[in-house]
Amino acid sequence: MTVSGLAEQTSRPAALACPHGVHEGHCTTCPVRNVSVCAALASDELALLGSLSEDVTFADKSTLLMQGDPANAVYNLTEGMVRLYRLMPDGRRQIVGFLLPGDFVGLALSQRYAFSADAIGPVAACRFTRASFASLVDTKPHLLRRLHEAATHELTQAQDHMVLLGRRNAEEKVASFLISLRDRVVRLGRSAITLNLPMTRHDMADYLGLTLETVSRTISKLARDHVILVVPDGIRLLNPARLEQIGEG
Amino acid sequence: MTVSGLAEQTSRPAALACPHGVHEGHCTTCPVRNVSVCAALASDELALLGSLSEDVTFADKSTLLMQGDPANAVYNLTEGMVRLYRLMPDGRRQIVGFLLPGDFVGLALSQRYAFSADAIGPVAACRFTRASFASLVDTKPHLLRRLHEAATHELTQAQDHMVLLGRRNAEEKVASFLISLRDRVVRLGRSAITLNLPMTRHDMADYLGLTLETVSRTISKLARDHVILVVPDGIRLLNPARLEQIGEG
DNA sequence: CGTCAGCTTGACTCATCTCAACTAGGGTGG
DNA sequence: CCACCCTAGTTGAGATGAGTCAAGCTGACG
Repeated sequence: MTVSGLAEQTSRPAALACPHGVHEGHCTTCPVRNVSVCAALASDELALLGSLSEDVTFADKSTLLMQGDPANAVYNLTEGMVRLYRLMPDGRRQIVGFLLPGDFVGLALSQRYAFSADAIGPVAACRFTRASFASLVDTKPHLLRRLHEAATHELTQAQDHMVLLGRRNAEEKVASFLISLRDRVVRLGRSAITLNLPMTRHDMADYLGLTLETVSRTISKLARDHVILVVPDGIRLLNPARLEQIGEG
Repeated sequence: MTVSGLAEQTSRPAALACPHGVHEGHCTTCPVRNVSVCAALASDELALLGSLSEDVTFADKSTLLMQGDPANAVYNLTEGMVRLYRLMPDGRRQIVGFLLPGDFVGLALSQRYAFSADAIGPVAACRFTRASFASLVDTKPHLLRRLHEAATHELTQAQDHMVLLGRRNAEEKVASFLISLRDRVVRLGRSAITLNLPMTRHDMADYLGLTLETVSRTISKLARDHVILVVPDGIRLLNPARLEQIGEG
């Protein structure tokens, strides 16, 4: 547990990692500029942010960070998907969240990471050292406020997920997972009818507190009922209203 | 859902609600002075805090606040225990946390409460209006930082609880619930061997994602195995090490 | 073309839930 | 003071949703 996953990251010139401009200005042209914590900042502050951050990429299945490691960096995801999870000593895994572009990792500002994170497919992110990000936060009170808003929003989501894990059955779990993933994707301005699912059934199972077989069977049942259609690497929502209904309000 | 639980609260003179001094100075003599968010503040600031807050009490089973209601107040619990929970439309309940003295309710600073809260036994708390607390936070950056720390700590606890709900069996759930409650009580400087359990089996079940019968059976089994001893209104920890072992690391 | 990871499906098991009966303690009103 | 009721808890017997184990399918990739 002492080897940091950071070793696996590929740090590279901005021209390669970020297709949106030269390094110094990358924040102003960031694809997640308006959905992220950074939206709190004015454009002169963004230039400062750009000078403090670095664009990095991660290969499929590579580790961004590991639970228990010193929290040396914080990340803002710009492309791809990341799973956050905890492992029990005997290997049981609970995925506590999937990150989408715009999501922030490490906003705890704490000494050590509380979970592990790795890439599902290729990932691009914006990286800050903890020290530089912490000192930035010290000088920008509205950034701290934004961070706190993000944290409380996550807390609300965490409570939603506790309801799901503790009180919903398999079909409700899968349905509300699909609906809430769709809602997040829509908020990013992407397609609402065909949902990309880059994670495995096993990942979904470890997120929903099920086994992969139960996830598979439940998806098959929803498809049999014409609520969804299984397509390569994802599903199509044939009857989103029904799916919402199954997932409860 | 529109009637605020605040109607049930008993607001009273500080001399009655707070045994520790006159109203103006109640924060400096507060029993949770050092375990709470308020520990971030200097003594002159505490005087200000005292002038903004009000001591209130709640009767057993009374409601402090309800999910969806406008978040008009924030509370700092000073005595007793509170359950936080969400209800599903069909009445299923998930308790997302139990509050102990020193715990803060409503640190989201958001428009509406994300959960309901009610008293388990008699409760005393320190009440701020949302507006006055928000403006206080605006003028005290280290209070915001403290709030953010508290929020991220809660987030970590929430993730722990997701592991429990998603990946632990009944015996592990009950064992780790008892251990973590003991740890919190110890941090408040109270007894470690006899644990008071003012909540019902039903409450425990709704916290652990079980039924009350399963909780009862599991407690009976732990008692049969001489790991705990059931006493009126609580349990005695006969073999805490074994209990920790069952609850996993 | 063989291998392998991911997915699906079937048959069976079992942990937890459901339904139900019974006990204990506390409060209340006749 | 006792009879009654009500809430909380315990325990048993049986039902069931999800887990386990196992087989087979598919597509990607070397």
